[in-house]
Amino acid sequence: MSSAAQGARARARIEVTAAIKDEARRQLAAEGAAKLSLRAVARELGMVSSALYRYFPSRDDLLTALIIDAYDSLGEAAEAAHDAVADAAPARRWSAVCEAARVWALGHPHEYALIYGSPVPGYKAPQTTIPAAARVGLLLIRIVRDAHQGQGLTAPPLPAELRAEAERMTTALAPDLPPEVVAALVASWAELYGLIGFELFGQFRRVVEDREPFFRHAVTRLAGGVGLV
Amino acid sequence: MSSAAQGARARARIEVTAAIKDEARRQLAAEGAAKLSLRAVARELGMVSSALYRYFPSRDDLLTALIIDAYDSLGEAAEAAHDAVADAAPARRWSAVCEAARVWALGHPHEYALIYGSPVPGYKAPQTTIPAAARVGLLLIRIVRDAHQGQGLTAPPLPAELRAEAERMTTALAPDLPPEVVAALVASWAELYGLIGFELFGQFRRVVEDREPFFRHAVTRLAGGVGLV
DNA sequence: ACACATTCGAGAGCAGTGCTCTTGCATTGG
DNA sequence: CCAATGCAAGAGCACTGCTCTCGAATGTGT
Repeated sequence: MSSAAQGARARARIEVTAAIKDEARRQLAAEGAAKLSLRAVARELGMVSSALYRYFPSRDDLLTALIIDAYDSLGEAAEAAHDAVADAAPARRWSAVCEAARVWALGHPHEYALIYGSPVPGYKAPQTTIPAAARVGLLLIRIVRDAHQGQGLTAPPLPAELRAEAERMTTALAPDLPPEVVAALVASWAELYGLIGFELFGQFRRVVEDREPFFRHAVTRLAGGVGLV
Repeated sequence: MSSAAQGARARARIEVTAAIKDEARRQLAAEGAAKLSLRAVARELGMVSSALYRYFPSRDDLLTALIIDAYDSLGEAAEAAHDAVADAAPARRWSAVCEAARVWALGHPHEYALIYGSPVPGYKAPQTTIPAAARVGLLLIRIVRDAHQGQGLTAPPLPAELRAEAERMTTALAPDLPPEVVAALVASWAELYGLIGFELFGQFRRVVEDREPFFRHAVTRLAGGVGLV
């Protein structure tokens, strides 16, 4: 039952599985999710399409695997960028994470579209994607929590109608933060992907030309909105 | 050469074209863009698939028509919501537009995905979509411009690296506004769609539960960011 | 009013897709 | 060594977008 040397059979299986994912990722990056074809993957790997179903029961399952990988790849890039400035002020760490997410998205447009664009046809994200999908968000929470412990943060007061929900979110996400800050943080988290998506999907064409400084300024404003200076 | 009564042929043509778009929109709303099939549309209309190519040279052209319609539908909803509170304070008009966009998106998820989600395979939005796509943005600009003429707006100062680009954007979009406000406005515009997209595509699942008040608060914060009170 | 031109629907057909099922071979564990 | 299992292959089904050709209906110019 050890994981290594469990027989040539098992080793071949994980190798083939990896090869399929690699080739699929190649095609995804080259042509986009819509043009990812099981048959083309199989063809490129020198096998017949039906053989592929031994490894992934359906095209959607293959996509799910690629989605998780994409979340992890993005999360890893964000964490690496964060760790490189781990000792800087929280606002700088925040910006580093946001900029890393943008750079990753620009470098992996189709994979970004897969995870933050429109969901595929009748596709329903399985629970397994959740931990990978949460990595960037958790990183932002950590930064804000550190900042709060350092100096205490403030955010605009909550309207009465949001009070209860904000407190629920707070206990679920970061019990040691004020609810106003948590609400602002979650909103900023979503807004960040609005900025990235608009740039990536061409909505800024003929509107914003010099996009990097624009993005930097925008995420700095987002940081300010949750109380980071 | 008059547009009306230009012969039975021409009239039939625009009628069939409309019928195709209607049926396509039905299938789009029901199943999503990925499952929109020319053959299925033709089948439902009692014609053969090849006949459809007399009206739309390709599936992508049909999608383009639907995209423009979707932009217009969203723009119309936003403008109607705005006009209903046209005399209120700018901040209230801003919120009305944002909330109308959200409601439209929740009511037309697949059409929203078509215009603000990932672009389809090798699809490149033709110039023809631009005016329709700009409607909500122009509305927000109008609101902010009105507010500025009323009382003068302020936004956080620009970093030096963004100065030139912000001034370029200002002359292109709203020459009578300060560049800081224009930069904030464009960012807020993109961020709005981050909020909507996250809710629509399920990213808020198990994070934000009571989403309407959350959204209201978030767009109020966005309004504050461009100087609206 | 007649002849020419254009437009259109239908059908066949091509190349491709996801997916299923059966068949026979190779590897594996007892 | 032999039975059980894992696996690749092939054929096949029901689709897809798209092209081409062929008559028929509908226009238009003389």
